[in-house]
Amino acid sequence: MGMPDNTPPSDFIRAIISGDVKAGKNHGRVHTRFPPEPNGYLHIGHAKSICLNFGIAGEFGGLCNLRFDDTNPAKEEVEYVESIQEDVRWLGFDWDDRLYYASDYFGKLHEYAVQLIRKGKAYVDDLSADQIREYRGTPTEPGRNSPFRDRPVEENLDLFERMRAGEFGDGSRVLRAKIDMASQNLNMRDPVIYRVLRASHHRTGGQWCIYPMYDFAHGQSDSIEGITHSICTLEFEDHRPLYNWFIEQLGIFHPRQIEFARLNLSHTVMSKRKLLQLVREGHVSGWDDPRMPTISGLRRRGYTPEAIRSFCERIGVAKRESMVDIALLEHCLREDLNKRAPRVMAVLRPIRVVIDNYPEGEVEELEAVNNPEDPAMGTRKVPFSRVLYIEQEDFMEDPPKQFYRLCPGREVRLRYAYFIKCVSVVKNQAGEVVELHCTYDPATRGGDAPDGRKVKSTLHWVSDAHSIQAQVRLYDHLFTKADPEGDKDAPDFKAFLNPKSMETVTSCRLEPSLAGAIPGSRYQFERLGYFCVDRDSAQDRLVFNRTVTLRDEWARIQKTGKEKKHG
RNA sequence: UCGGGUGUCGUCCAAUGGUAGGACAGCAGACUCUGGAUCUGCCUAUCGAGGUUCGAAUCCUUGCACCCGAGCCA
Repeated sequence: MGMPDNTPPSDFIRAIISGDVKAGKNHGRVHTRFPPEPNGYLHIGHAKSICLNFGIAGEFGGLCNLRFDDTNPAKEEVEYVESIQEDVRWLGFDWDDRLYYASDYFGKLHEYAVQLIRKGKAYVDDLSADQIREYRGTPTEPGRNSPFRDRPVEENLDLFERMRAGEFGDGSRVLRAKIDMASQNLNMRDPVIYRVLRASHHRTGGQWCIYPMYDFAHGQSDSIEGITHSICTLEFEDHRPLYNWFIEQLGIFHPRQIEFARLNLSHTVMSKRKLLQLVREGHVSGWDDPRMPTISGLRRRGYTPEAIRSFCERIGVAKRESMVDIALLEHCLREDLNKRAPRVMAVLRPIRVVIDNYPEGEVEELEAVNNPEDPAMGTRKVPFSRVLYIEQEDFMEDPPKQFYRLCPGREVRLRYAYFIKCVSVVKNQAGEVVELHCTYDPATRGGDAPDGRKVKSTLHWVSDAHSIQAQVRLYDHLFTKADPEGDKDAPDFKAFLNPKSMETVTSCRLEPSLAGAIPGSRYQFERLGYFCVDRDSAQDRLVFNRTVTLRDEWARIQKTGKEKKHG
């Protein structure tokens, strides 16, 4: 999808499915689903699951449903339901008319529960939550049977009906599956399958005051939808025997569950609980803060669906837990943006340059290419005049040997314009350089010297009189540590929040072609990085988010301290 | 301690008894009107110990490490 003829992804899940298809299971039918709980925004980890489930369905000529596992009304909201649909669609996937909710099955699930009671496989328990926990035992000691475990079927039926009718208070009684309190799998020790909960559900409103537990809803929902391959994360491995038990007791269609390791990404956190915490405590501006690993945050940051999909393909799928370097995500992004983002000149931290020998009042329109990777994107005109701005960091009065940008006496090229040479500097009271005086060589118009002489570097620039102002937000990793959750000595993950994860630069100057750029559009600011127009932009005041920097050799040299002063 | 899982370059993923390979990162170089892009080269790995085999990442035994599990969360 989008990417050139890569070899089709191959992993243990596809191998299993392919084996099932060859063996004629389900008549070769493949049907998956993406089953989020609408209790938060989707993140890049969900993208992995989305690409897996929708991707597999596509490859095997099957279908993939979108189903909301909305069994806990206390935590779920329509805001989340809506954002999730938007995000899945934005990623490029389509569930057609197969949008489902576990809550669609509340009636059916209730019937299933009654069936279990009738079979003597479920009972109403009057024990409190604390008592149930106590009776459950521990991993090394078996649990004990509840004193209510052997209630007659009729009594259970009556009690369960009265639970449903609202006769009992929240938490006063639960329905439990009757399995084995001595099982070494804690999930099989008579798990609670229905609880009394007076909360308004985002879809069923006040229709129910009992709700099925996830464990009682998930497997059966898959079964109801005819899901052939129920792909989920590792922590549900221990639940599989329980799902199988329900399916077998109920005698209904049996999906095959396959577990894989969830995605961990360096320099960020991925749990919805922690992301919610960052939002609530104001460490970020919201779920879609461009620093967040959420789909909406990445979108606002300027990521493309193609880059995210390519990333999900490259990280692979396996059962071992791992942490992917965020550099891979950024690589996929640059790879995609390099091909499609129009180039443009923008000066983030301007320093004024006066071309002494350039006629006052004259303006030239110079031709610049929009994307050297794609000639079809054409060219544009950029105005040049006597007073310009270049980047502060592109000038050094007393440069080290490896700095080959502008300095006194040195000639460099202004991209698509002229060679200029710095002849003098103007300083303020504090001794800081505030203005450069240069001369230009009229013979180098367009950027090439007819006499064949070369310059070491090419700088981006804008014309003072023609440039437009903008604000730019420079983003960096949200956390300074690759694994913010992994330090046992730290109080918690927030200890590693990166104080420099966002820097706002306000007096940036852009070339005039950017006037009226629409929110969401992406550009490469030459030599700086990829930037995306933020929705905070106003008509006369553009706001850009830095999506990602370009790979930067000079920054690397500075960082590793490899340059030698004056060689 | 009990049950379930997992151990391969710095990182992620392959190799399913037959030359341990790819990607990212890193390093070095070529090229370049973006210190970008592109291209070339280099670098480093099978958790340990035994065993089976002509041959083991793969099979067996054993040890170790890590992850998950005692919600009326999902």
